[in-house]
Amino acid sequence: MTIYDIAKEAEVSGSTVSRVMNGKAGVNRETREKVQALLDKYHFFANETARGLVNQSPRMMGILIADIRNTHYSDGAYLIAQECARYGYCSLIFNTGDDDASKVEYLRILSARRVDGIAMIGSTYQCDAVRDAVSLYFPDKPVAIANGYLDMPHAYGVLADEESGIFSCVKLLQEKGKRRIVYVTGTDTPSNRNKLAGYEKGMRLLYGMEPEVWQAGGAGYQEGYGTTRRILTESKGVDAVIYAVDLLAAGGIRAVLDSGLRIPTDIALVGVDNSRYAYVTTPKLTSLDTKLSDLSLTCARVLVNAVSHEDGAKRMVVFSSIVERETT
Amino acid sequence: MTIYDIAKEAEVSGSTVSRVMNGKAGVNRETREKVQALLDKYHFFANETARGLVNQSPRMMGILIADIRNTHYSDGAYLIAQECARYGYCSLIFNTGDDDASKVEYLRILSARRVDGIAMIGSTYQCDAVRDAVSLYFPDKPVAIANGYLDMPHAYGVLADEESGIFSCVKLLQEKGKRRIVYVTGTDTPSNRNKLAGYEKGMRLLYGMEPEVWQAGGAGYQEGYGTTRRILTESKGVDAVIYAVDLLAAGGIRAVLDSGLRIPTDIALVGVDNSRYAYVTTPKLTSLDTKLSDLSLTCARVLVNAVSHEDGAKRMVVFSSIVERETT
DNA sequence: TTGTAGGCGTTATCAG
DNA sequence: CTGATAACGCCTACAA
Repeated sequence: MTIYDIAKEAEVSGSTVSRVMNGKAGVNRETREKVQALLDKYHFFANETARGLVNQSPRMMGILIADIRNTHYSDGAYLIAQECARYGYCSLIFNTGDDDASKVEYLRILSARRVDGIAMIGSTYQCDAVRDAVSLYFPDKPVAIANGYLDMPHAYGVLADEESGIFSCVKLLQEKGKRRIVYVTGTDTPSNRNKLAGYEKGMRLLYGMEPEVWQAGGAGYQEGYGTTRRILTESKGVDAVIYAVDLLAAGGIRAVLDSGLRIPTDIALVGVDNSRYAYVTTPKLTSLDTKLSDLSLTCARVLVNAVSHEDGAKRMVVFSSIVERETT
Repeated sequence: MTIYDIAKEAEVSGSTVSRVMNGKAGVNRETREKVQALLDKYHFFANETARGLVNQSPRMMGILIADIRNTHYSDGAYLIAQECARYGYCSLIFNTGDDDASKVEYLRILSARRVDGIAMIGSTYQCDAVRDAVSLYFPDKPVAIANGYLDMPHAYGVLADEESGIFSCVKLLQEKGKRRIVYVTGTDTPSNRNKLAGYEKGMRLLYGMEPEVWQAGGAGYQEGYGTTRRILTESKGVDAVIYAVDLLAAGGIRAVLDSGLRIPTDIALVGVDNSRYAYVTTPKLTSLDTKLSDLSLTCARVLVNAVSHEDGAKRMVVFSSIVERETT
């Protein structure tokens, strides 16, 4: 069914139906009611594909995310999609993984769909491959990144102050009387490099010690468990561990427990993200809340504004805070 | 840029460019190469909105999900989106929540976009409101439900055998020597009613006892914690608890621990879904794996098949299995 | 207030 | 093998 079927039955032209559907003025009261009655009768709604074509805008945003199964990211995707929906935009969500080739490929697909704007969630999108693909496929459409930044005229970045956030974690542990803090890294992303920098700075400035960094070789529970067991046996005098993400820390908690040590007396643990894992573990995990929710929401607003040509700050930061629970 | 810009520069017609882009036969080798060179030069890809219009198919699926932040669902959404992507379909993912009005509204939006098919994740979509909306907005497009079923000619359901799954949980606990099992429900969905039925059947058939059901009034950690504390103080002789979902059980674990009881000696706990929460808790949670991954994957395949008019079974079930960990 | 005509960017049909 | 031409369904000048 099309507007013309409605038009025929209402004995008016297609333009009139279109006008009624879009609530435009200049339609006779009776005509409008007659048309509206038919619209209601058939539950007819205009074909958005056709509207997208003529309006040169599909009213659709693209959301790029490494993996929606990761709660940390799905929270962001949820908020951005909800916020965009409030303004009448649908969201095309793509799981790109971390490899450059597929990030670029999905940007291409989004450009073929001529989406109105793009949101990318995670610092993994702050890289040259994405930068190049954006300037190639989206030379002038707005692009917003949650926890990342690209220096382009139409790109907006909302960042977490991870470096100073982790620095405060080191400080907290120092105040708790901890003497030797070790750091466990996750995957290699700009975000994780910032966290690492915060830790290193903390060790040098606060402790005057050389940092001790362990590569987990992943960001899951198992990696956290395995790495922590290694730390416990191979490294002497460790009484605190900071993990790049909560799930690593969750594995760490179990490793410490299995070693018969007490938390936080013998060893204190800190995670990052303040995710749902943080309160499910026993003991509950102290975690740095990097405020991804605020980040995502801001990101969505910036994006929607940019799409409607209202300018805003190109780069902003959201401050993180430590949520203390039972592991410190 | 459009195909005509390419056509002009290549000194051919738009049709020829279209033919080259779609890899159709019947184009002179040299012409094809000339056009392809330009396509590459400008990184040009056809406007999918226009293609969608003329092809009467946007090559897009709609995915309805209550809340993508729930890992249980996001796993499903991920798998379905990936599988559809393999066949060239984008996915429009909507978080509908549990209320009927917004489920209907999102179905309307999807119908306005004329999506090729719909996947719904969760038994919450097995209800009259959705049934009516589907027959109204999608009288002939394929609809697949992961863990639900609607009796319509173009609807496909992939179900979990939750009832017998929970029944086996009761059996397992009986074999472990437990004498009094209590059940904690979650929200009111067809799926949760099936689980409850399995528990009730188990108690009557296996124990010859009346079931004892506690309403958690939610499906989160806090509700699990609170309800379990109440059970522990108000109900006598309970030595096993089955929870409708893992997160409730996670709260339950902590409640039992806080009461100074031992798991599983004094009290055994079982969750459902075998989610990531199940192995993050201490002790790790025994959980009924309802195979949502298999369910979703099957769902996606069924959907893609149906879209390409290849018929398949209308209703199938995936069998669940218990993953034993440390709480039984 | 209403209708006609043209165009949005493709694809498909049909001549040549 | 190639090019007009007419859809696809809608919106918007412009004209009446």
